[in-house]
Amino acid sequence: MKDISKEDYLRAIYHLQKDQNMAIRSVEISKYLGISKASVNEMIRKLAKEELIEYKLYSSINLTKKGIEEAEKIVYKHKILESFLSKILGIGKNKVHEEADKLEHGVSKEAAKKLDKLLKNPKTCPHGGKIPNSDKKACLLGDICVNNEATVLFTKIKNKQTLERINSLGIVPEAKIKILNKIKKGPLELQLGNSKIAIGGDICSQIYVKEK
Amino acid sequence: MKDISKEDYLRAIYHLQKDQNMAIRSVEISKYLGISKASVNEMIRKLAKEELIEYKLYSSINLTKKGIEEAEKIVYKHKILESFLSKILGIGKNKVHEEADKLEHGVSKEAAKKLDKLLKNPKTCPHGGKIPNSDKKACLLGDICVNNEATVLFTKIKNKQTLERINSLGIVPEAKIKILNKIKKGPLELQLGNSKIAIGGDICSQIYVKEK
DNA sequence: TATATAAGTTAGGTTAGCCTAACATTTATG
DNA sequence: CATAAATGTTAGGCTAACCTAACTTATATA
Repeated sequence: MKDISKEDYLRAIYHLQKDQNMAIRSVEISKYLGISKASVNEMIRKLAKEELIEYKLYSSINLTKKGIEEAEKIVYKHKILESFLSKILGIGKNKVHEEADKLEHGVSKEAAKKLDKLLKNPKTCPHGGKIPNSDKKACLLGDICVNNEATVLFTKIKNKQTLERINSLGIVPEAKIKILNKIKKGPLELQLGNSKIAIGGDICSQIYVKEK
Repeated sequence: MKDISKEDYLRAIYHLQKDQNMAIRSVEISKYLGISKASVNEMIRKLAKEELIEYKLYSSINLTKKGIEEAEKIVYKHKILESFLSKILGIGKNKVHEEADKLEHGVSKEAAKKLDKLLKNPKTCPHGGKIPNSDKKACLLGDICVNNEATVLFTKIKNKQTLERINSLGIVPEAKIKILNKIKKGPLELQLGNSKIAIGGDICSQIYVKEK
């Protein structure tokens, strides 16, 4: 019953980072959770110490692989609970978020899996959001081997211009990609829908994906 | 997410008081919850300040009517959750207590009622304990009118000899009674099973019951 | 009934998570 | 490109719940 706050922060960061497809600012967490900048700063340091987020003084924040894993566990529980509360208990969609918020910290992995089964493994929550598969681990785009397929999670890009370029290429959350070619120290070639695109190696290490 | 501890204390006190059918000692709460005597003492004062328990320095402790009400809300949620986890999710009976413990603080009254309905209004939890009807209010035996029936909740007797006398008369939790006669400032006459018994007015104000 | 043991209290401390206010740094804009 | 606005940090404080150790009161028993 101790890590309630940490879980809330991780879920908030996950949501914000996916929403913006880039590294986020601490003030956004502050606004999202309704907690003062100072308190957020404090928690950010704790999360960084546990290597759940990447953080440097006065800089932006993003989840590490470990952080994504932890965050997805909570997001998974949260969305399964929302689905349960809505579909099985018949609680109004406007209320399920708040209630899931309180329950997500207490529900065990086992219970969440059973609820998932009871719901017949839904893909989305009542609000339409994807329910993450918290068993599959996130990795960087650069880690995927040639010919393999993956789904974009979100990037950890800091610069807005860079992000715009990436977004305009279609490298956005949920995008399906296939690695076509990898040149050592050179760009990475990939298939995205019907088009082939090339991305610099430096950018590849700023894009989180999940292997198919 | 603030009153988790208070809820745990209330449920503990309810359980202990019902189990022993008398006012309880602070050291028992300490052992039951695995919390130091000093911390229990601190919380006891807070609960007393909120009039959830009756408490005097160096003396025994028992729930007030208000405290019983609050405690039963938690006990109700706890037991409904245990039933749900066991019967619907199929989680082992040895695990459901711990899990319900974590969930009970977050679950809303509305959700608990819906779970209750889903379970077809069970009377007992997986461990056999009665699920309290948290809608019906507790009162003192002396408050019940002649000819009315009630169920004994537990007493708030402090003295062991007195308790033994009362227990031997059959005034124990779950006992069904009917008030036969009430004499002003005199004893109260009641039916208990096949026997009629008389109880002094002073003791009547130390027995909590629920009117039928 | 005196006294050892059990129970309850007090004092003083810790930690997590929150706060405001003041200050520092970064970013955006005239 | 200077400076205003936004963002981030630091200092200092608060509260709820916990703790240990020392002390007081109540209870049980020789």
